[in-house]
Formats: sequence, C-alpha cells, structure tokens
Amino acid sequence: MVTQSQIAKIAGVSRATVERVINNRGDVNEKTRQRVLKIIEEMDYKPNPAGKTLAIKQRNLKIGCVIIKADNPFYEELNKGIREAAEEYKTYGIDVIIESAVFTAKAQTEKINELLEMGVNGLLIQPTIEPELADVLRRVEAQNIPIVTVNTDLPNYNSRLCYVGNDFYLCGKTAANLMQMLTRSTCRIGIVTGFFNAKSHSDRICGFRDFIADYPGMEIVDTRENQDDEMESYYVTRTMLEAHPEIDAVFLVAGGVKGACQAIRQQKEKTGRMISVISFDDVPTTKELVRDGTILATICQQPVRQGRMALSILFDYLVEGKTPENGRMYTDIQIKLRTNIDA
Amino acid sequence: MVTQSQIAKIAGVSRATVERVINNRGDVNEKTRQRVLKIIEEMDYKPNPAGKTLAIKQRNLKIGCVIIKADNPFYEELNKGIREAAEEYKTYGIDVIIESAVFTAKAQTEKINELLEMGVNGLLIQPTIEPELADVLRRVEAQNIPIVTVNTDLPNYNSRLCYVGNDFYLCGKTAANLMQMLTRSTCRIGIVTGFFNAKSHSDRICGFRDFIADYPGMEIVDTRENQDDEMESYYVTRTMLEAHPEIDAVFLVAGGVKGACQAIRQQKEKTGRMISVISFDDVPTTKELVRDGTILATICQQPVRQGRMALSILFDYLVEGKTPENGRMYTDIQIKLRTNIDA
DNA sequence: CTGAAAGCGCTTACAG
DNA sequence: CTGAAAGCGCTTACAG
Repeated sequence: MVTQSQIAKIAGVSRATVERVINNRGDVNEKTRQRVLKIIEEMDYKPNPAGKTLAIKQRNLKIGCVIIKADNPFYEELNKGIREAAEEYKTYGIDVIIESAVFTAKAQTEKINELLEMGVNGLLIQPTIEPELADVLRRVEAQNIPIVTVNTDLPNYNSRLCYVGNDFYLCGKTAANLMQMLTRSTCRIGIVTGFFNAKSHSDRICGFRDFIADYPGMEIVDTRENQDDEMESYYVTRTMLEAHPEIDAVFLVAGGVKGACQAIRQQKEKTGRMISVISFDDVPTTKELVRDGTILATICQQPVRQGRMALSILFDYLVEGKTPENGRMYTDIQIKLRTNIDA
Repeated sequence: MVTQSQIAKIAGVSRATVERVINNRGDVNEKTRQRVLKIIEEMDYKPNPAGKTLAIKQRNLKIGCVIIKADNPFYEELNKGIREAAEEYKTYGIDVIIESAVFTAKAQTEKINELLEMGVNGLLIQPTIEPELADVLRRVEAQNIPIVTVNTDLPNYNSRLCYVGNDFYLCGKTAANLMQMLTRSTCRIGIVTGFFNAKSHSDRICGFRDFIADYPGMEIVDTRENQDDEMESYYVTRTMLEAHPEIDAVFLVAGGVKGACQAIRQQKEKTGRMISVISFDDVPTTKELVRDGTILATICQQPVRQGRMALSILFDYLVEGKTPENGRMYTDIQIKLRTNIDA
C-alpha cells in the first residue's frame, strides 16, 4: 500500500501538500493539485485508517449521547451497545459523554444544552417526537454538529446525519406474514399496542394492516392500548378477549408482553382454544414465553447492534469524513422461534 | 486514557520496559515488573488500538486464504466477505493472499503449500472433511501458524483457533420448528439433501429429526440426495413426489433449490394440493422462489459476515493477541419470509 | 535487565 | 501557496 510520503516523493512536493490535496484543505496551486491527484489515482492510494485514528487524539473530539433513563430491559440493551462502543472510542482518545434523561422533550433538551456547553462535536440521541425537540435539534445542527438518531426517529426531519434502527413498517408486515402462515390465512385478530400516538407502534400496525388487506380470511377484531405497562396490558388484553371470544390470534405490538400473555393463557385455559401470539423484541420475560410456547414467534431488532452502529457512524463521520449513503441504516428483522431464541 | 509513556514516567522506568511488562516479553526484573503492573491496574490502562495497528506495518504480516473455486452464488457471497475484509486489512499494511482451489483435499493442500512457501503467519480455509487435509493442517499448526475455518468445519479437530459459521444442528431444528408451525404439527415430509456424507447437511437433518421426534403427526416419508445439482435435484424431487403423492411438506437441506421447486410446482398443479417448502440460504434463485410464494421460508447464515468475521479473528489474534473465547463463532440463524427476504 | 532512538502513516500548528 | 517539525501511541532493533 502506498503512503502520502511516497506520493509526495514522486510528485516532488512535501507531505503537507499531499495531505492538503487529499483532504481538500485548499491553499494548493491548481497545477500541483492536479499532478498530485493524478498520482494518487494511478497508485490507487488508500489512507491507512490506523494513522488517521492515531492522529485524532490531537483534536480532542467529544461526542455526546442522550440515552433513556428507564428500568426497561429493552432500553438497557440499547444503552449497553452505546456504552460498549463508547469504551472502544475512548481508547482512541475520543471523549464520549453519556447523559441519561427521561423520555420527554424537556428533559432531553436540558441534557442537550449541557452537552453543548461542554463543546461536543457530535450528538447521539433516541429522540421523542415532540416538535419542541426538533427545534432544539435544528439549533444543534446550525452549529455544524452532526446528529445521529437511534432506535426511533424524528418525524419529517431529514437533515440529521443518519437514523439507525428498524424499519417498523416492514416489521409489521413481517409479523402479519408470520401470522398468515401460522393461521393458514384465517384468523380473528386482537391487537395490543403500546401507544396509539407512538410512531414506531403505529408504523408496525400500518405494515400489518397493509399485508392482511390481501387476505380476506384475516380480520382485525379489536385494537387496544396498554401504555407499555404490564398491569394495564393484562387488563386491556383480558377485557378484549372477554368481549371478543372469537379472537384466536393476538398481535403484541410493543411492551407489556408478559401482562398480555397472562390474560391470553387464562383465556386459553377457560375456552380450551388455541391462540396464536406474535410479539416484538426479546426481553427476558418475552424469551421465557417463547420458550414455553405461549408466543409462537417474536420479531427482534438487535438493540445492542443499534447502539454500536449509531456511535460508529458518528465516529466515521468525524474521523474519516464518511457520510452514510442514505440517511437510514436499518438493522435486521430477526424472527425468533423457540428453537433459535437462545442462539 | 492513560498511555504507556505516562505509566513509564510514574514508574520511573522507560517506555520500553513498560511495553515489555504489558506484552509479557520477559527480561524484566520481577520487582519493577510488579511495580509497573500495579500502576497499570490502578490507572486502568487500555492500549490504544490505533497505535498497535499502525505499528504492525513493521512486522510485514501475511495472511493466506484458501477459498473455493466454484461458480456458485453462495460461495461467491462468502468469498465476497473475505475479499472485503482483505481490502481493509491491506490498508493496514498486512498482506492478504487469496488462493482459490476446487473443493478437494488435494487441491487445497497444494494451495496451502504455496502459501507456506510465501511465509504466511495465519491461514483461513473452508476445509473439506477428508482426513488427509486434517493431517496437512496439523503440520501447519505445528509451525505456530493459527488456522481459522469458515463456513464448514473439520470433524473432530479442535486445535484450530476458531470455526466461524452456522450451528447446523440448530438450523435444522429451526427448520423443523417452522415446518411444525406452518403445518400445525401434521405433515408427510420429503427431504432433499445435497450429500449424505456432507457433515453440514447431515447435521441439519439430525437437528430436524430430533425436533420432530416430539410431534407424532409429523413423519419423514423419504430422503433423497441431489449432489447439490439442479438437474439431479429436479429428477430426485420429481420421482420422490411421484412415488409418495401423500407428501405435503418438503425440506430442502442444501443446494438444488430451483430444480426441486420446479418439480414441486408441477406436482402442485397436477394434484391441486398445497406443499409447504422450507429451504436454506438466499441465493438469487431462492429469493425469487420466496417472493413468489413457492418457498414459505428460507433459513440464512450471513455468508458475507462469515467471511469478514473469519479474517477479523485472525487479525485480532495476530495484532492484539486475542484468542476467541471458545473455538466457535456462530453467525445468526436468519429466518426470511416473503416480507423480509429483500430487507 | 534496561533505555534511547527510530519508525509505522497520518494531522496540526507554525514559519515563510 | 509550500514545507519542516512535532506529535498521536505503539513496537522493533540495537547498544550497553
């Protein structure tokens, strides 16, 4: 592999000039620039990332992260990915500052302001969808600070560097596809969602509806909201099943899986009929329900990977100047059954 | 983050001595060693990988890879992963030499010998299971050259640094789990495998059998071998379905998916009965069959990722001295349906 | 057993 | 517009 030094020697200029050409820093005579560019092309120069990464220590980069403060095992997984990546980047001499805030625009804004005070060069956030927050983020970007959103995105906000997470619409379609196959295209479906106004939840339901539109034998009987709360989930699922005893398939869109499944199990015992259940994510309680057969399949989104990828995109942008191709990086839609839930 | 230099200053020794302690190079007075170790511990020293990676250029490392020469889209994916990782490591100044050989012990041995001549420091191989090859690999390891196997492993050979690939047994179980759910635990199954004596194929069948042992309504009616060949696959599937018209589920264990599916489609047209099909991998022809509904689900193994991971394990071992925890790194068991086959 | 020096490839800050 | 020097953190080869 050829180095900047070797190119400098061939071009008859100094290393500094070659560096200026490569990194577009201007202040180079157009003729020498062209000559250097030609040599770079001919010799197929590729920068050695190790040199670049070592040198960034001199820039004192800071990356700020606003994560969600919640004792929720799913967020813990996501935060774990962010923390692991943070440890790695710290060894490179980048300061990664992690602040946790509850999931409101107000709390997040406060932490963002703190991070700006500290002079961060990039921001990672799992944003709420409130429009006040979008305004704050616009202010951040106005200061040339790149933003990466993780796990959930801002609606109608495309200036951020990248969104890292699932394609919720396609996840919903996949859930419907599974349910269609498991029920041989015939079922009465009860849906239990987290929040009617959470975009990720409504996107999943949207994908689900669009898929079953082609299957007249599949019918959505009722849709209820559980506020992502286990107790509420038990209550709404139980009352829904009591009101619609014909329900033989349940689509669990968000949290509250355990509560819903308790109601489902009781209903099955009472009526002796089978109910096909599909859920999202694989928090420990959900895993257990997949193992014991209550849930037939759960669709997972690699939260640890999301956290790592989000930070690595900021790193690549700040260190290598790489911009992600389109502003979205989707993690895999992972279908897990009893046999591969622990793989 | 603290550096070797800072530790040296605090300990009152030179950087070289600190480096000796860290990397266990011996030749250090036990007392100073203990003093330095204590400081490393207290200050939570973590090496900066960028420094390490930059310095390896001076070692002139060479990694040799023996890949499979075949115009098979699955191997192409795997080789793509290896090639991509190779490009990356070349920028670090590591020489990655890729040789392709047909899938026989003889051809692979020849390439291995060439690579040894060139003085490689590590070997990546997708090995055949022939015992002659195992002997050759033992000779390689005797020269302190680490070996990583990718995609398929050597039977009863555990001294290699790592195997990177799928857990075939669990894949087979997962295929059975899917089939059980899709057929509501009742079906007459025809199996079409690649080679009876290929370990990856027989492991999948073994996992499949073990799962359905708990479901008396599921019965394997016949098992045929297609030599991973499309024409042969068409022939054996067609004759199998003609001999056993009761078959309503087909498990495609290996290659020849397109040929088998053509026979399946004709049988469905003739009898008007449904046949549930499950396959492995997502080569372009298989993808198309998932899209059009002929195959209900295909189980994928991330071949590109396998290639990359295998090379990165060799890299980490040679550069950082990291040994993988247990000698196996399994890639995800990915279930793909019509809705997520293109995600 | 120990240390001083040079080198890996890149960037930065400064002098002209 | 251009170059010389110093620095990032690590390893290597050599001198003592």
